[in-house]
Amino acid sequence: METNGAEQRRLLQSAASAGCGVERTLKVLDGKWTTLVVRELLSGPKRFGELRTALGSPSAKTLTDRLRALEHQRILTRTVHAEVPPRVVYRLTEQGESLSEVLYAMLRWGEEHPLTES
Amino acid sequence: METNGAEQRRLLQSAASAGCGVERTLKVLDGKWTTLVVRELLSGPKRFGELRTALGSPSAKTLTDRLRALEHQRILTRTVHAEVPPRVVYRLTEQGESLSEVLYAMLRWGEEHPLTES
DNA sequence: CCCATTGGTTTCCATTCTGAAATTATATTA
DNA sequence: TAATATAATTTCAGAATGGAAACCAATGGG
Repeated sequence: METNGAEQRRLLQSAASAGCGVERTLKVLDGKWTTLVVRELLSGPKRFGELRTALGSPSAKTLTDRLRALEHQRILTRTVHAEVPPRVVYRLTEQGESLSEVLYAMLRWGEEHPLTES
Repeated sequence: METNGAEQRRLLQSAASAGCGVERTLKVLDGKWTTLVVRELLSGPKRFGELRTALGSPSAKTLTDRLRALEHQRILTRTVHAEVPPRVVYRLTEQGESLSEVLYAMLRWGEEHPLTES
């Protein structure tokens, strides 16, 4: 059974201010690039360099920071292949993949509401 | 007709990296407190002071900044009642209310995935 | 006349964030 | 013996962010 709009509204209204699910999700997706990293990985595992290019070149430091944080939160896994030069592959966990629900809601909203600023 | 999971995946994968809907949404919900302001207003219009209290007291400056930004983006309206002391009410626009889809996805994900860290 | 109240604004400062650049490690290739 | 390629890590500097504190406006009440 699908949750309808009125029900969604009710659930959101009763969400405790502190520590509600919304805040938990915000914490996971926190920081520049983080959400976009997840979006990129939804189309399949990617190497460090591939991610960097796809995102429009965040600094290596920043991307590393984000990947490490997502790894700690079990959103993705990091696999080092013992080759030379090294190949490191990032892949979403099941938990990470489930974020597609959130990302898809964002995609839809963004497309249905183009810029309305001045 | 409901979009199914496989279809969602496909749409997310084909989202152009730059300027896709996801990024548009991220831009609107950018900054500390912003998403939570929207969540609070989903339960109805609120005064400045009510928001401040409900959110756990962000600084007046920060809250003002966020409210102004959301107003510019037509997510909410600001109504000043000519009383003394002044009463200022913030209310979501139709566009703002439609963000409930995104917030609800976040709420669900957050509740279904409690902390898994260390 | 002074105070209280609400919703700010302004100034300033500390922290955080981000990026650029230099450095590292290692096996293969020229 | 370099040079090369990948994925970092480290250091450092500048930018962006957020918060604290002080100040302001307008009017009703004591």
